[in-house]
Amino acid sequence: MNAYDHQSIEAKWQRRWAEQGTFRVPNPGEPGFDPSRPKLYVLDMFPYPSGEGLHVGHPLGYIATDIYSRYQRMRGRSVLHPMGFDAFGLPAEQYAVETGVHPRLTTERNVANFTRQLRAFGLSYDWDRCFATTDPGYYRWTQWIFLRLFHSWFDPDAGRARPMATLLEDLEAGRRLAGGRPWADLDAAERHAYLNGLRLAYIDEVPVNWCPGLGTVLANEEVTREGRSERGDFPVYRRPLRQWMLRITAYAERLLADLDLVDWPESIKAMQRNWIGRSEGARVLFPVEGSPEVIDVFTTRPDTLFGATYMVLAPEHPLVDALAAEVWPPGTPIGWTGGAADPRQAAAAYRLRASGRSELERQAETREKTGVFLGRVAVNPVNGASIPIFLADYVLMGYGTGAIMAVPAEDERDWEFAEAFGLPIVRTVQPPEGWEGPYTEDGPAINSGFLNGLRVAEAKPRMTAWLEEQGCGTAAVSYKLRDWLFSRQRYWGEPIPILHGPGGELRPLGDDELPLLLPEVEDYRPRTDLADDAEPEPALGRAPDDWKTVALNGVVYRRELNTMPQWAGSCWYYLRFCDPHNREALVGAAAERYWMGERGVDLYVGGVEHAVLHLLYSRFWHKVLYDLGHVSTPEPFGRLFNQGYILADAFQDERGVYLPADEVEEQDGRFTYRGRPVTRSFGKMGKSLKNSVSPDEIFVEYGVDTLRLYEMFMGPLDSSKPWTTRDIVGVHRFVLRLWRALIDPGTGALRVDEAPADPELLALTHRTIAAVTGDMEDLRFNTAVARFFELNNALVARERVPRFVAEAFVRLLAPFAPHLGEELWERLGHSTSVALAPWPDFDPGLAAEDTVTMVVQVNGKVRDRILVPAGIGEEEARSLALGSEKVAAYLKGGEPRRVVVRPPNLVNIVVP
RNA sequence: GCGGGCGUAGCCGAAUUGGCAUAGGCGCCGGACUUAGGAUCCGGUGGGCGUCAGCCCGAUGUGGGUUCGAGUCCCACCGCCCGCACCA
Repeated sequence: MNAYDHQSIEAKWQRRWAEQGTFRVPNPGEPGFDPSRPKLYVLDMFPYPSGEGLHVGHPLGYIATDIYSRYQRMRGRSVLHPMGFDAFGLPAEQYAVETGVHPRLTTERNVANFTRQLRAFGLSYDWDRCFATTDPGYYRWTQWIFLRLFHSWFDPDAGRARPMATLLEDLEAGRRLAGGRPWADLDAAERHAYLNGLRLAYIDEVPVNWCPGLGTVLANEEVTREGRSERGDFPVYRRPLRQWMLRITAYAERLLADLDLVDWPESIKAMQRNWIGRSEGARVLFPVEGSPEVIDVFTTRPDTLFGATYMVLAPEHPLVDALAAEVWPPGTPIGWTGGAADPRQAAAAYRLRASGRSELERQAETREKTGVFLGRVAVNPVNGASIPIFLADYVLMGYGTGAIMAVPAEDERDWEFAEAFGLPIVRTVQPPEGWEGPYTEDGPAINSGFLNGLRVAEAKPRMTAWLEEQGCGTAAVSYKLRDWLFSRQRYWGEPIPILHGPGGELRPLGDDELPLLLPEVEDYRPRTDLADDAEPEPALGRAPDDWKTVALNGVVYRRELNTMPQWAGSCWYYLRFCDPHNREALVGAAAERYWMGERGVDLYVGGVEHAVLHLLYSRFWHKVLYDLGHVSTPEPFGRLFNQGYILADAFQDERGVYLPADEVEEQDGRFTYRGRPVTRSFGKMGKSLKNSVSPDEIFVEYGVDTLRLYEMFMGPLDSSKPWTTRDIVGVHRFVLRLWRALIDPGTGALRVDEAPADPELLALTHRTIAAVTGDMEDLRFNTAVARFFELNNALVARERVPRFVAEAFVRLLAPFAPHLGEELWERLGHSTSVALAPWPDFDPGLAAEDTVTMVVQVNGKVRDRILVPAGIGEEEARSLALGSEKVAAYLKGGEPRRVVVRPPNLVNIVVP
């Protein structure tokens, strides 16, 4: 085997790694564990094992983390680098609906296929730690965490979660009141309701995103701005349902503040901050004339209270029925009635209309303001003015209190509504001369009594203080973030381990009853044929009766039939990798402290698409586990890096339908598919654009190492870049040339010289080591590969390569092209894996060249280059530069005005 | 509208603190090997001039500014990408 034969080399080393367990890493307490080695946890966002398999875009991040892991191992770190599968979820279930094949079988098949493909990339995972979220041994602990959420509450005084048991003790001992009442005074139903109102996992009747196309409800994060499902692009409708919720809002402040603790891309932090959506302001209470009710509003502009000329409730606001008057007050404008005979009918009709429309339809109405008058007025607490109360869908129940004070002069939406309904507009901030329309900028307060003359920033706290003095308001913080809707009506998810008693009481399973396994069903289809107002039936409703009901002590309980969303399994998988076979705990304490110590996962690499879904949910669960003492760091992922996407040409016919890109032919810059002209576009490689490139052909033609090098060479890891199969040959030529530089193609003999390297090559080698080492730390793999090319270009002309250079080069290259690295390392005479060899050191003294080219500038333009000793002094450099003949031409015998000397690189001579 | 980011050669991209702009690759041009090559190997590749060592000039989206010196810092503008968006 003298010529480079990637197929046999790659097969040989993948086999040997598996046989020798090269990348197995022991836990504390296990044989081979070396406590002197500092740990490093390098994690990929694990994939959903789809039926399509991998294309060349998928492994970009995996290759990067693999290189980083291999590099850090060579630097002596104990590296945890695992891989697993996020295997619950819709595609396997959709397939089951269509074919009747159990999702478990589909999942197992896909996991096997993915594992095979990932192994083919030569990735250095510790495969002994591999699991899927669908393994009962794993989801047992997902259910266990759910029970911890159920058994915990967020103590606002402590600012953290605590077990319900401690709350009950306090309540029973009278140290704490339940909603202002002694615990003993509450009956069973009241106690149940009170505790449910505090649990981190609780049931509530809430307006949900019901997606008939998927037969399930979705979290807000899973609904696109067009009001469609992120997965499948089906329409989503709002409807109220009793559902499991997780109280993520309790953690809003910590999820926001702790972003300062982590090393994440600023854009991801910004997206999370934006999603949490903190805003400061005040709650203001508005009494209602002729009613005992009080309307509670949130405003960020308490300073504009004097300008509040009407109020608006969201259509779903709970006070609507109580407030709607029986008859229209005399003089009610016809435009305020919605054409209804009385306010109650108007409100009912409006509410029905609002609920029946999807988000998409609401968008389509171009934000035209609609609403109806409730026939009742509130009292503005600051000036006693009577202001009408409206119902309008531009106010959202899900934000603030679901009710607003409307200040048309200082709010665009309120202005539009006021114009449409003929409501008064009172300016309370003085706009610039000639200003028309709402004014939302800073200015002096006017028409505002005790606030007059104050700027906005001064007026806000003044008004808040006044409200607090008067007892009709308080400073307040509001968040956009809402509680996490946690129920799904699908089959292929973790069953929720809760029983429902005959009186509606909840009985959680005990930890010893886990895992609660999924029952077998004959039909996976969601019930979508139901009437609009019927309760959607979960898929587990078709489970056998002996699964659905449980008799305990003569009481018959019904099992919870909803399952968990796909995000549940991925919320904590990084913890399980630390200790995947532990049967006593979700993760052993010693393993958790060792692998997660300091800053959690040391490097977490994945796509930006998980910016607010997975990463926010995961942080939330982690903080709960932290509060309850199960993990030791406040944040799970210390450093996050988003790899870019791989893009590729895509082709569409005249209808816009995407055509298989690999069947499109190019001729003279025109593209055709089966003879018909097609248009070219560009986008993320994948199934939807039909522009995937399979790695298999590239493996055959060029090999894994070439593909790995190419993907790293394409550009910076964090930017998206186009796939160009044509460009791979450049990297492949490098591999061939390197092989030829070290191995004689005729005899197969090593072309290594035992004599020391000449100073020039030695310096280049040391510079390469220095540069590549720096590139590794910063994940700049594209420039590292470029350094390989440069060093290689210096070797190809030589008959023999000095051993020092060869051994350094092979070790630098090994993380990128591990099979080639191993083969060359072995041929260089080493019997142990290059993966365990020490990373080469560089000598800064040797890396520096003895002589450097000093640039001589005149007025900032390069006019001469002089070879000088690297250690040249300032005076010497100055006189050398001034002595240059080329400079003399610009000096014209005169004196330079100024000479800037930066030895040994540059002298800049300033002349008039 | 709000927030984050990006504009360098024919293309992908490099330039760590302001200091030789364009490393490295593709493509292209020329040559070698060859029946042939779209494989492989060697050389060239911003423009202009020149007898191959050379000389001159231009250029980092646009326009200003700071500086001896700006791709890099500051201001304004243009274009592109991403996220959020009736969030009170």
